[in-house]
Amino acid sequence: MNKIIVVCGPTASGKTALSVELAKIYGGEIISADSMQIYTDMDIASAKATPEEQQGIPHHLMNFLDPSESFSVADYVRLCNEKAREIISRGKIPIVCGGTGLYISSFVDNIEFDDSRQDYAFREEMRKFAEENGTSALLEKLREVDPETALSLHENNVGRIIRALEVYKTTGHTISESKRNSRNTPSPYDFIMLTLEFADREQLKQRINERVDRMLEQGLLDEAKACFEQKNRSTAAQAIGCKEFYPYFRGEKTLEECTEELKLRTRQYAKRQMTWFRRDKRIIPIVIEREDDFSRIVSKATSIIDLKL
RNA sequence: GCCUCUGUAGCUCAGUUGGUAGAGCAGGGGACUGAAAAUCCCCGUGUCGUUGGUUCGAUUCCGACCGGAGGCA
Repeated sequence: MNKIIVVCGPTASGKTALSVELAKIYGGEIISADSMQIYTDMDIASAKATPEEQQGIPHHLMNFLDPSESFSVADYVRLCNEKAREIISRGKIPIVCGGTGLYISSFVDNIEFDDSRQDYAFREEMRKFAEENGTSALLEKLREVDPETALSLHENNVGRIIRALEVYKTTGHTISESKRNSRNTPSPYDFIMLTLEFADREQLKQRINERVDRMLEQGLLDEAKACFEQKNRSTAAQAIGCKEFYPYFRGEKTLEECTEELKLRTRQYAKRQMTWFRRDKRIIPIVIEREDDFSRIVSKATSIIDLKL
């Protein structure tokens, strides 16, 4: 079975450098697993590997979509499969590297998505319904068609409730059925999954703060300004590193306040990522100690990979 | 120097007609199948500034002291 290496971990943990190093060692090419790096802008905010950082290693699924376009996990899994096949046919090993847990697990589990559509008018209608009748009435609506999913969702999670209703409306079957049918075919690949973990959480916090400061020096503000002025951003509008500066552009907050907010939001995001990766027992943690330098981290990773290759 | 206000969770502040206290934010944990850098759930003991007094009992009332803010000089 063909092997695929996966490098995940929270933001600012050093995934990019590690994956490039591994690609050099094992003859790999990198597939980004990042919901923001797919876009053609936000180079700094999404921390795309610069040409120097890429060191000649090909990077895929990065920088190919206009920020006005929306994107979804289903799109990602399809494209990722294409890229993996292509890389393997070249005799190289795919290295999936990124922090978007949903994208990674959906690819690894070879999730088959159903034929549901996105119905924005319906979403809007449901949102209005929830506003007028309350979120518990909305959840009740779902309970009538899909009690199983209704049970697993909290009434405040309006977005998920609406999606479940949308699936039912556009396909006639429930999202719980879709979920059951989504795992019929296991992935044709053998995955070696690694996650970067910090023995000392404070160290990650420091790395995040330093990186935000560095981004600012590299011109993050200009990038954010461009996002601010482009109104038709879709999925891209959620990116951390742009929206946090909007209050500053509107004159509502100081630059310092917005920078602090950005650091905070990044930390909270990192925490959510850690929760995601911790849950998946197939992912082997590489625990970074305070005194570990880059070569030490690389050797921790290769010693795990060598056992599995 | 005098007067007034103020000192409660890491931060901003509620509150207890005297029976040792609770919100928001931060922080921690968790969920996650087509917007996922999103969305959502769960978790609150802290010498109630210090020290005397009154009281069965004080964080709450009274005094002094020590911080902080303002006013008058």
